[in-house]
Amino acid sequence: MPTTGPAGEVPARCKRADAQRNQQTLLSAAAAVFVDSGVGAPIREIAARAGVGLGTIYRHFPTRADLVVAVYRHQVEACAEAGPSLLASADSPLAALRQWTDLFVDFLVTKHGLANALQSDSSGFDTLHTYFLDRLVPVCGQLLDAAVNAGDIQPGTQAYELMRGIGNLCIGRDSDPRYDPRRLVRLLLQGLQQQPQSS
Amino acid sequence: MPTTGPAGEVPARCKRADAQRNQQTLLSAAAAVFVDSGVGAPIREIAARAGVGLGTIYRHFPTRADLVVAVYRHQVEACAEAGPSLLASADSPLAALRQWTDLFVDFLVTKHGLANALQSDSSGFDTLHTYFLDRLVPVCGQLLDAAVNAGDIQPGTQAYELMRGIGNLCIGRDSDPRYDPRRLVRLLLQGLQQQPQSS
DNA sequence: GACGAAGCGGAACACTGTTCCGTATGTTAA
DNA sequence: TTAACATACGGAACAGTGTTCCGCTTCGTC
Repeated sequence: MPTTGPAGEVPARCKRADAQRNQQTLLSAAAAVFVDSGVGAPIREIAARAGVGLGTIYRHFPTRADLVVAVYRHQVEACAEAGPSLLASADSPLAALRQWTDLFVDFLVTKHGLANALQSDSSGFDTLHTYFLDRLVPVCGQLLDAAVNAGDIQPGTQAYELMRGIGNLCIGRDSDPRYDPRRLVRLLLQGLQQQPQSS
Repeated sequence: MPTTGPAGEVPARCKRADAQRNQQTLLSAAAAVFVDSGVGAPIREIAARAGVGLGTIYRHFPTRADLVVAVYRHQVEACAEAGPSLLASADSPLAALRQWTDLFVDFLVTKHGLANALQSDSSGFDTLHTYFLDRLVPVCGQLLDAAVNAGDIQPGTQAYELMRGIGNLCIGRDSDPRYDPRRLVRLLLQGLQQQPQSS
């Protein structure tokens, strides 16, 4: 019964039953731990929660980043797919861009430390950085282009830069009332609308 | 000969001569290592460069953050003092704000990983976060208020939030041509000028 | 049931930051 | 000058990471 879901979603047949079971267990455990202790939680904590050894976790997910990607794959996909549909449904390309960034920001701020991990230059989080950007930059680019063509915003801003900027703005201790990433992202988008002023 | 420099700047007399010497050696070594390997370099590397033991480094600087603060104290002070003088010399409060953020951004991007460390939620970098913000937020607030009063920008943005936003935008691998923090900070400030648009 | 391969567990390694204490050194008083 | 003491030093040792490795177990198959 070879289901035909999106590539990479299916738990990979041709594997032993216990391996498939463990992979699922690990994903659930990781998701739970990420909620409790943030994305930066020790691998050992996830292994313990799942009731498996360290070797097991590393065989299924060669690095932390692979695990994080696997856990959030669905949500990233949803965000990517929301781009074109928002462009079709929203009042204007600019409105679509705004709504889409809201989606993206919501996603980032609800995962403790995910935005941090996305930019972290040390440890092997490169996979994470790469996956997010590869998947979402084209979507963002499409929205950006549409808004430029509609005359809603000034040209000259690259999707990659904008995405990383937004991601960076979402970094920080959760729930500090004095720092609301959403406000700053809104400001950034407003800056995009503005015609350059020399004053 | 009790010199009367700014508080905390003088290497603290009433200490043994070798202690004072070591403190200076450590500051130099740390500065050099930070340039080579970034602010996140292992303590042991700094100790080795300075030719001292680990105990010594920890007696002088109880935590990494204290060492970083000590190394960059002068530059932070300079940045803080530039605020009022720019306000006096620039063409407008907005221009002063722009020039001041340029100064701040330059400072951050030239120190590998400093912006990262500033926001890092783990390890004891709280001291760092606190020092930078305590020292610079009032200055930024003054510039912001002046710009609001002059009608240059819309009110409603807090200095703390803006500072952290700018700091966050400066996070990232150095010298990625696709990501220029300066462009995004400029956009953010442009957003500050913009009157809110409902479109 | 027996066999081989796939998978598992966790000890062990490498690398962090940090603490602690025996030893060495500067300073001061005799 | 030298004796005595407080101060400061060095680095071994501890605790907590991520990651690797290999002997043993379990699954799937014949």
